[in-house]
Amino acid sequence: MLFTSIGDVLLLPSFRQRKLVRDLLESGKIGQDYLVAGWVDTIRIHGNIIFIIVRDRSSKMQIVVKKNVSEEAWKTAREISPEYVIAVKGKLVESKAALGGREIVATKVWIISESDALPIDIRDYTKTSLSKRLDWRFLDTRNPRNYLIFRVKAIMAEAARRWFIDNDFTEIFTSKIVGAATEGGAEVFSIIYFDKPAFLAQSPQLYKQMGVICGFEKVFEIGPVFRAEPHHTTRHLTEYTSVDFEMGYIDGYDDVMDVVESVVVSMIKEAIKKHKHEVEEYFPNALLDLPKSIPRITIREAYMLLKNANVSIEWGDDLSSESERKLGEIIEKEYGSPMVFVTEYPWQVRPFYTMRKEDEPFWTYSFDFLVRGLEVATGGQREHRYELLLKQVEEKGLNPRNFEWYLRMFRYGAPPHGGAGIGLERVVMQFLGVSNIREVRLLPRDPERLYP
RNA sequence: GCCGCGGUAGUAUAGCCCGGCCUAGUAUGCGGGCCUGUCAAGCCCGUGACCCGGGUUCAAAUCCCGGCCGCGGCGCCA
Repeated sequence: MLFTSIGDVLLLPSFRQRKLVRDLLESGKIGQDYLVAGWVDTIRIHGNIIFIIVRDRSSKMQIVVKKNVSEEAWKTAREISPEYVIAVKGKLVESKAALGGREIVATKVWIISESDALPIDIRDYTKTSLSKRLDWRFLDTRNPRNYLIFRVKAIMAEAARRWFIDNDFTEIFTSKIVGAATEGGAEVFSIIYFDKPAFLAQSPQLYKQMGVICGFEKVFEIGPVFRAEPHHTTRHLTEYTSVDFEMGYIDGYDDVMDVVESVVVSMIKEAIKKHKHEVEEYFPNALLDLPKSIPRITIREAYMLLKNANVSIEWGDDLSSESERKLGEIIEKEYGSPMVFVTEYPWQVRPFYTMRKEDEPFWTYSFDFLVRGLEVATGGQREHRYELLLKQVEEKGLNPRNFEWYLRMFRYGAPPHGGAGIGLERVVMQFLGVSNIREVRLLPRDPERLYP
């Protein structure tokens, strides 16, 4: 029996009277009648008494259906299986045995929507492989732990946006369909734009610089970026959310690092403030202790630290993922910080718009920001002097003609500026201490996965 | 892109190295039964699988080849 109905009129309760179970557990009046609705988490049938754990977006709560209280409710409850959507009306009572110390004694039960037998175990998500869980993502996220990931992610994105707005940055929304690859690389997705070749933006880099030169001075954007690199790792996605900002009138790239530090710390603080207990419960490896200060070391210092730790690395190399992990450990031990800025990367491993060091052009005014040994942000000061910028485009083997619209901006008054891109999923991942970035993306895209 | 590991009921796994004792084991799920205080309820009964194609062999889940799919490491990156 799917609906209780008379003719075509469904005898369903009005959800306007619905209460969230957390509210009832925390502040419901004992002895009063309430209506709750949600998914059936578990159901235990003991003959004439039935226990239902109902779950809504706020929490879980026990419902007791007794034959001698309402035979009709009891009969309906016997038909219920996990993940049915139900509504229950009944009296809130205290119960030492129930979770939360309270339960509802049902006088009426409605089956609102049935569920097939579940293809995955959602109560214990570890019993199912991540790949299968992603195939059934809409069920996977009904597990409170997995749902929490996305609430934390939303809080962190909100905190970042808040920070920028409070600090007088203007939010911009740049195009994700672009006519030329941002940095000349091959790692972009090609699309057909009517009859023209086009690409999905792999970064808002050039546009956010434009934002500065537009006269906005300080801009930010939180949006999708696309990378066509066929990575097979636990820390890459082909589509992710980038928290990007760019600011004019800076004295140097330390100003940019100050912002990155402030934003990321604010993201983590807000997540802890809102969800500390749940994060502790579900993510034992979460990063709940923030460092007093975050060290900033040059890549030359990093080379030395790594050499002393017997990691083979050459002067002028980029840091490999192994080096970054190792460096994270060393910094944690020596400075007591799970985070570190590594600065002044060699010009040869940085994009053309990076500003080179004035006296030693081998190095640049750039940085990576590592959290627990993983790169979560990259940034630096940009070259704003037209002649030098043009030279750098050529030096990187790029065709200036493809960047004409970009280059000409620098002939009409461009202040010294810099910025960074922060990988939202990577911040969430490192904060919660999860091992696969796909976990923190609702619908991850990787070289193989295109559905759902 | 390079390298490595893997594909057995709805889910997770054992078996594979050393072919036959596999009528493919276990857990969980699912269906049914008993049960008025459970809480991953319990007990009983039932249900359900060797990725696809080719080969070797008296005999293939097991060995070989090809394909498809999944996972991870590296490179590169956020």
